[in-house]
Parts: sequence; structure tokens; C-alpha cells
Amino acid sequence: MGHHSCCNQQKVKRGLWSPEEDEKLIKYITTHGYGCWSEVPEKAGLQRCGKSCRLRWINYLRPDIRRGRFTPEEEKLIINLHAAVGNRWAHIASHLPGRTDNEIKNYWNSWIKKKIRKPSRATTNSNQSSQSQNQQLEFLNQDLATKPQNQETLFTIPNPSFIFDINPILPGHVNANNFYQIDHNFQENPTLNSETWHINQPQDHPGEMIQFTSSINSSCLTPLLENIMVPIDMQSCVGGEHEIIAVDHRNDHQMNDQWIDTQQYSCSSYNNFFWEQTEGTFGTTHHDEIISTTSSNMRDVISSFPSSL
DNA sequence: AATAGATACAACCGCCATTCC
DNA sequence: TGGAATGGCGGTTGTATCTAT
Repeated sequence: MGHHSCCNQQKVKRGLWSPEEDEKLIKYITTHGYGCWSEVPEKAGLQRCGKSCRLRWINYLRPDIRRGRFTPEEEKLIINLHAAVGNRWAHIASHLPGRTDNEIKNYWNSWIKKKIRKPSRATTNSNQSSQSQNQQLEFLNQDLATKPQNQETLFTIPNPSFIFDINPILPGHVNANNFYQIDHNFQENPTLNSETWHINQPQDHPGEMIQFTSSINSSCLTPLLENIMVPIDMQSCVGGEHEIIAVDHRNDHQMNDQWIDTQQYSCSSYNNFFWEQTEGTFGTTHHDEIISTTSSNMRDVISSFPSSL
């Protein structure tokens, strides 16, 4: 297994490609295209297997390859996407034009990995224990050592916490029972009936941080999770008491920060609306306390995801 | 200057999914 | 319809280059 029939030939050459081989491959592909890779070596006069030719073309020779250092934006996108989909390098690469899965994989395995393992954090919480730092590193190391293939692995950390600033925000209002009631112009879906969010607003600090828990039935994140999920700032992710997304809620009348309990956050169509309307910054919380936030433009992330969301 | 260790990255390997006959 | 061929992907390895001593 692994070797295709074309690779079993004894004359097949392995190892680094020479400039002459590159030239032959480029010349052939640009004039004939690459209908069947197994035919390419013979027709191009190369003593390589078709698989090797394909790899060389895709990862190095094709004209739309973008070489050079990753930009901070690309780096951020890679981190966010990796947090969302794990080691699905081809999927991640599809969101970075000109970058290959191999390149991103190599980049992640060297530079980003090294960077993440440094416990640097723009923390404002002087009380953060070394234990939580260890938890963070443990999680990150576990994440890097294992093979997260779906969103579940994102939550292998016990009770991960996220901050998510959003602007603009979901249309709605706080009702008399201290619930956040989302306005439903978009409520065609019957499953959206119970979109109320319990508000745990500190009574003595109205207008400050509000915690609220969704009463929407769970499991609705699934469609979203297939493609993207909550981007996490991997450098600052720590375990907390709750899974929380902090939402910077702004409307015409108030400027509140609100917190959404992601454990119960759900509803696919609602999610779509949510994410489409989302723009802001990410960070983390620890025991309901902000540890850090980092700048990350959500709209950039969202716009790069499949429109099927 | 020599050398060992670290790093970056190109390429291969093994497997799975899909296509084709 | 089943098996072979092929494409594609993620993991791993090999090697050139860089850096520290």
C-alpha cells in the first residue's frame, strides 16, 4: 500500500527535484495540463512517479503558489482555523490562497508550535495560578500531540472558556423576567421558539458584564462545527469554571458586555445569523474573569468560510 | 574554524475515498 | 458490482541550512 502502480517501477527516482526536472514538469504541465498524473512522468520525460510529480507541482511549481513568510493575518487565521478544525491542513489551506497544506502543516509544526508553547500572555490577571498555566500548556500539548478531527476535540480541555466580543449584536431586549429575548424577524424556523437568554447581570453593576445562558436546545452548533467553530486564541486559552463566550452587546440604547453560555448555545440557522453578524475580538476568561483579549477580526475569519454555512 | 544541535521545509509513506473499467 | 487505479490527505522522515558553543 502507499505505492501506486506507477511508483513500483525500478527506474523511479526519489529525493529532491533538480532544476532540470522542475523545468521538464513545468513545461509539460503548462502545455498539456495534468489530466492523469500517472501519465505525466512518461510524457514529460521524468523518471518519477505520478504521485511525486503531482506533489511537486501542487506544493512547489504551480504558478499561483505564494511563497515567503506568513503574514500576521495568515498566522492568526491558521491559529483560528486550527482551533476550529484541527489538523485538517487541506481545509485550512483552502482558506489561504496560494498556500499549500504542506506548507501550513510545516509552519504549524515548527514555528507556531514553538510560539504557542511559550506561556506568554498579555494577562491582566495577577492572580492567575501556575496551575492554570500548566492546564493551558497541558491542553495545548495534548492538542498538538493528538489528532483533533472534529469540534469535540476542541473541548477536550475541561470547561474551556472563551471571550468573544461582538459588534453588531443580536437584536433583542431584556424582558421583565430578566431574560434576554431575541427579536425574531428571522424566526421562520420553528426550533427557534425559545430563544431567550437568561441574564445574570450584576444587579449593582447594571450595564457591565452580563452573563446569560441560552435556553435554546443544544446540539445546534453541529452544522457550524463541520466547517468552523469558535476561534480560540490558542495562546491564551485556559480552563475556567464555565464555557463562556463574552459578547460585547451594543445596540441603540445601551453598551453592555454580555456572556453567552456556549454549553447550551445552539440552533443552526440562528448560528448562521449569529456568525454572519459577528465581528470582534477574542480572548479568554478564567473563573469568569477576563484574562486577556486578543485582536482578531471575526469578519475576516467568517468571510473565508464556505458560504454553505 | 569546527562541530553539534536546532530549525525549516521538501518529499515520501501509508491510508482512505473516489473513479473507472 | 467488484476490484484495480488513481487522487488526495495527514503523518513522518530526510536533508540542507542556520545557530550556538
